[in-house]
Amino acid sequence: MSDAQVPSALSGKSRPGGRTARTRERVLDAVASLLLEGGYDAVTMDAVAARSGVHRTTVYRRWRDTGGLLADSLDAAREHPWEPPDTGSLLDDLLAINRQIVAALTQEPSITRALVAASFRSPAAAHALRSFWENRYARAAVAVQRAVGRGEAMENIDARTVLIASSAPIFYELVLMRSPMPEDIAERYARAGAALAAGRP
Amino acid sequence: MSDAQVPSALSGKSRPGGRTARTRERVLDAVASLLLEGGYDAVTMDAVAARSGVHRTTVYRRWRDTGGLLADSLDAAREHPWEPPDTGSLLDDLLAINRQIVAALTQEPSITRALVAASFRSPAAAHALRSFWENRYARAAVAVQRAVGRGEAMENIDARTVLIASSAPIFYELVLMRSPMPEDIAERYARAGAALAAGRP
DNA sequence: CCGCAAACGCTACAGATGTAGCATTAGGCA
DNA sequence: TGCCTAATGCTACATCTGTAGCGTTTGCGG
Repeated sequence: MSDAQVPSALSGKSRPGGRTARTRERVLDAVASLLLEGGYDAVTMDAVAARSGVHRTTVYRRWRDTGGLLADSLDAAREHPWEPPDTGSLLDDLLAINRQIVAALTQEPSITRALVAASFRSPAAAHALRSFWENRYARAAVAVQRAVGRGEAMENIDARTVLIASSAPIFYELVLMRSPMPEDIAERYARAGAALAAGRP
Repeated sequence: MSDAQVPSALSGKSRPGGRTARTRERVLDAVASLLLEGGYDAVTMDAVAARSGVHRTTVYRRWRDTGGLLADSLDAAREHPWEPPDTGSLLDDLLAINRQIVAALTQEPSITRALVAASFRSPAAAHALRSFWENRYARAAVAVQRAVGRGEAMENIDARTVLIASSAPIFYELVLMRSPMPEDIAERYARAGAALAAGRP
């Protein structure tokens, strides 16, 4: 997504500094405040242009659609080098990860939920969503490796499969189906991941 | 969703017959053909009105948005009384269900994928999506009950939890993240459901 | 400090969404 | 058959999306 602010790299050099940087800052500030006030529905190209003071056509040129705006916002916001928890057991590690995901999906407003909605209309948002979570799963893989070392998981288990078995139901319930959330949703499906890793069904 | 064709039930009686029924038929036919030709993006209120010969404002009045159109189309199309497979083992039952879901999500065009996209913008689509799959999970619960009877699953296991553990990763990969689909995706996560049902992690 | 062009501002246009108000048609009951 | 009104048709309007063309500002290397 980091190419969102490079409109044309056909000939000559880009100009990331000065006015260009100020424009980006003003636009992303406007996106953040609109998202906070009225949720994803409030983030329209017109509203962003009006609040930021940047012209409509400029917003369209650099970010294309609201998905591009959210994708760039996510890029700007993910400085935090996330590390998976290490509790000493796979089930508790998966549980802690699931609780973080539940928190991210139930906070108001949820950038992740907004990104998912935008991903159905914007390739940029779809790409940002996917790369963000793939990055998380790649980092979390060590939790499964540790479980293999402790003998809690089969030797040949695929870490990503375990992590998705544990967390995908959370997305399904809260994002896709908007089910009334049971209290123990994080625990409930962390067990599925742990059971899959343990093998022997 | 069956109230989509009842605009105002405040006073007097509704008129489901004659012209009203013809209008609905023409509109839903237009939705189906547009969906088939150009996918969900082709299903715009304007296009539906133009192709059906029904006026724009009438379409808006009765169905409100494209989500309402898809929801009503799904209602009209789900006459098939679905029954879960009965292979003799829980893992194979879950596998067969997952393969059906994969087929539904990868066919072109996929009404389910269109409904998911619409559900983020339309309450009617969100409701139709949820009730459709809840119905499926309720029907599929007997597969888990049979597994309990065979001793493959714990006594106190929740059937819906098992089914979602098995199938939610499919939705996650194919609908939310649009991952490149591995061949064995159906098998991979059916194991998670079966392992969860067997318990003892 | 000067010139090139990247980036932005502006206007105009086209299409889709969604609503409001009023006129017209036709279902269904007496 | 005729009345009542549900349902539809029609016009008008407002907003958001997205694109095209052209003029203006300004970053930045020489």
